[in-house]
Amino acid sequence: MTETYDFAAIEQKWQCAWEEERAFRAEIDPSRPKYYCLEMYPYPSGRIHMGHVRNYSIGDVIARQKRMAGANVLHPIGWDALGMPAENAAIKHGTHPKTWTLGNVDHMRTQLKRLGIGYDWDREVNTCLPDYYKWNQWIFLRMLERGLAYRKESWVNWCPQCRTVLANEQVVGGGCWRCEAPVAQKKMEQWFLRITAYAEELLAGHAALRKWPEHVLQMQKNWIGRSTGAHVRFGLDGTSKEIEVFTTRIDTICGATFLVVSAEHPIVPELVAGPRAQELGAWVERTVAEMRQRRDVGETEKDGVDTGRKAVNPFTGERVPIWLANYVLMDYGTGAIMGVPAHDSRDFEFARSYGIPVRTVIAPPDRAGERFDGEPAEVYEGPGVLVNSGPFDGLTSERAMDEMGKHAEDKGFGRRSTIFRLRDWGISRQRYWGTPIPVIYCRRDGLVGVPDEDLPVELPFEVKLTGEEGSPLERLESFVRTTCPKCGGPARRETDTMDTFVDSSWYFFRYCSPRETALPFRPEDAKAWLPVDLYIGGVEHAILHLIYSRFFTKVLRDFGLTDVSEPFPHYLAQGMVTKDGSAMSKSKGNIVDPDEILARYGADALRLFIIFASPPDKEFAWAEEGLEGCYRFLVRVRALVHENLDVFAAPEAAPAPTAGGGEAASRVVKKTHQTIRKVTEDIGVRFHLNTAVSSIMELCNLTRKERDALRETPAGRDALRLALGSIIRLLSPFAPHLAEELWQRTGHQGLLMLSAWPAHDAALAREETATVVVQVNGKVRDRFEAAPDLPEAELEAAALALPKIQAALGGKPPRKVISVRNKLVSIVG
RNA sequence: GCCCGGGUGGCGGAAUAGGUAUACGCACGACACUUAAAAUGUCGCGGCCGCAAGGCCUUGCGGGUUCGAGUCCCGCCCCGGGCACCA
Repeated sequence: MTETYDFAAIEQKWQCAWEEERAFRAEIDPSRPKYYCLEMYPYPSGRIHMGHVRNYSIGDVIARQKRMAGANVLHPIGWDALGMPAENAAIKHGTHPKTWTLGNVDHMRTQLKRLGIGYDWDREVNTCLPDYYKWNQWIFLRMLERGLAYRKESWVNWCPQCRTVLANEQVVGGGCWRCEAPVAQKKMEQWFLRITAYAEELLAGHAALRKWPEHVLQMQKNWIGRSTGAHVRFGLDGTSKEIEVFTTRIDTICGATFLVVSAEHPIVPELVAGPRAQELGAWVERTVAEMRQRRDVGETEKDGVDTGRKAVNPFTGERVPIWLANYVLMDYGTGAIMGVPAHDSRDFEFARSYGIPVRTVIAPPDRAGERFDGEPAEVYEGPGVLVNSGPFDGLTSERAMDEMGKHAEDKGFGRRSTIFRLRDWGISRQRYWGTPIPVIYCRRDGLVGVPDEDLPVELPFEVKLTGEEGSPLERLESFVRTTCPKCGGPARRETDTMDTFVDSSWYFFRYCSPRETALPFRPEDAKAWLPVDLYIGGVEHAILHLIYSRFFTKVLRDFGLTDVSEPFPHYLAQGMVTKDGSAMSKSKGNIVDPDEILARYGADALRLFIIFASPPDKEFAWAEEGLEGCYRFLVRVRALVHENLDVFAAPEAAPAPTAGGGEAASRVVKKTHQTIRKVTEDIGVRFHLNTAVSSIMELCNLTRKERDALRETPAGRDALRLALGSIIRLLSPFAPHLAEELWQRTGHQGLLMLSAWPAHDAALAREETATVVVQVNGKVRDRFEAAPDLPEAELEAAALALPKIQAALGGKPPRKVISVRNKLVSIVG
């Protein structure tokens, strides 16, 4: 068994001391630079897991270091407390969601405190309390006034057995995640937020997000999915009607040999009317059902029917058949496409299976000038030069897109346009444990927003949650029945609640003014703290939460509440915590409970280990032995300080050690200053927390090795004091409790966490010699010590004089020599 | 299929601007202390050859650029993630 120390007593002692002094409280102070360090707030599921420990340890290291380095740090925490798990727990165990949630919050708060994470608890926010969700409602109403919130009928996933709406994530393999019944599609009135109004800006804003991981920006970019192209209207032959298509390749339009209309397109009834109505209608009915089923499943075999109707290509006047098919989506573009089989692989596949003609209209650049009369053997999707396109022949694809777009505009049958894949955000949930949407329906006045003075619309506590019915609020007459704010007549409340992503889209503003009662937050507080300087959290939120938050910030800016457009200029995507090759999860049974580790090794060792074992943005594989090593390291540091407490008896004013105190002393002084420099940079600039810990370990190793020699001279004892004092301070963001204890034991007054971060002295950190490597023909043959910054010519001379180098050259003169100061001499023989 | 990451000892990982590959930690081995074990300490620890000095090889694979490549370029392989009929 490893030697031990009473970490439990030490940790408790300092957690109390910090709390008593409210040492983590943040107040606006214009005299210091602010630093807003934020970790994604947790869902209060019951217990802290290792992912939380990692997330909050990373944030705490940075927040503590910034604070010691002189920043005015805001480091808050709260609870993402609304949502399905509480409701499911209620159904399962019969506890009220509120009771369950608040109990979990209490427990998890205690756990976070036991980890020594330094939060400003005065700013704690809990989204399930009316003083928070009131402002969800307020923001919603402002959006409603501006047309950013609206209601429309849309398809939702519906579990017929549970009789409730399911989010897309709750549909597993086409079935309900709870009862496995096949999920149906149902058309319902739903509330939407008009995020698409900000699509362009959300994309353009990426330019300001230089400190985001590239792959996260890429994911968001794909999600937003901007496409430029053109809308073009084809005539419906024999009528005055038109079918509009969207295309990104208007340059290929003369190769359109058919048109495809989505089975869900509103024009379908007209297209199928006629002698074949029964046959076509049956196909449509079956296909629509299938398309809804596989909405989240992916690609399936292409299937279609020829309607017998024709469309007129406005560019050529050509009449082409109109098909219905299962591969054209209704909710992207116009729900109809032109089929250009020669230059689109999906159209090609479709045309091949139905014998539709394929006509080349783009010559690949390497085949310019050839004739393209017959059917091509394969599809060509790249750009090229137009052929078989009448007056547009000879244009490059790029020019043709422009000119044909203009042509369509001039003739009035189309326009150049940009569309997005991003959809408006459906926020309606037919659930209890969420923010009630503050809207009233009156027979006379229609849809009426709840007046601000009536906010919050509180969630009623008394409610039956059985899981068997639809929306629990809908069945609660006392909630539903109300009066119209306009006419005073009888009216009904909206019973949908909001998606919980609404709560998390602006909570970082609320931390700035957590008890504000007139607005969601005070603009001057937001001005003082935002943007968030560093946002840390799991990459699983790369798309939804991080886009919604960016959207909300822009909306709040347009409300005039903030002048910030991007809430998180720096996002650190934390890697997963895994064990035995997969993410820790209940179903895998590979969970390590932080409480258990805390009891055996203490918070400092756990924090140190989780930081040390891998860089923050990479996956972290749990391995108990490594934890043991970090614990031993702490024990060694403590022992080293305790054995040398006498060197701290020197007056505080003792001269700072300089070079010239003997071999050991100058080595240790130099290493100390180098370590301070490296740790400061690793935490504050590079965010490589694991290497910061390594370098502290190195300093500790050297100090231990030299301690006997150091103790023998006054200069040595000064060096020892410097090294130990620095180790304590450098360690304090990582292992704050032990560091505080040692700080006190070495005779310091006040809290270490509020004292100054050490500064390095560049002159003392400087190496007196540089190791110069000598390569011959690319291979290292020898090395020597040289004075720093020795000029290249002298390095060259010294290198060539080395016996091993002489031998390697075999007496012949070098053909070429390259020297780099302080680094190497490279000789070509 | 498309778009991102990533591949370095037995393991987690380091190498910040193309310049000493394998820092730090774990595991392992030898030794010291011990009646013994644990703990602790000291030393060793990429592979191959060699008594040694030393030599050769080594960052997924194959090429290339360069005095010099883990790092840059081209082509593959494997692993992880995201999107997935987006016209």
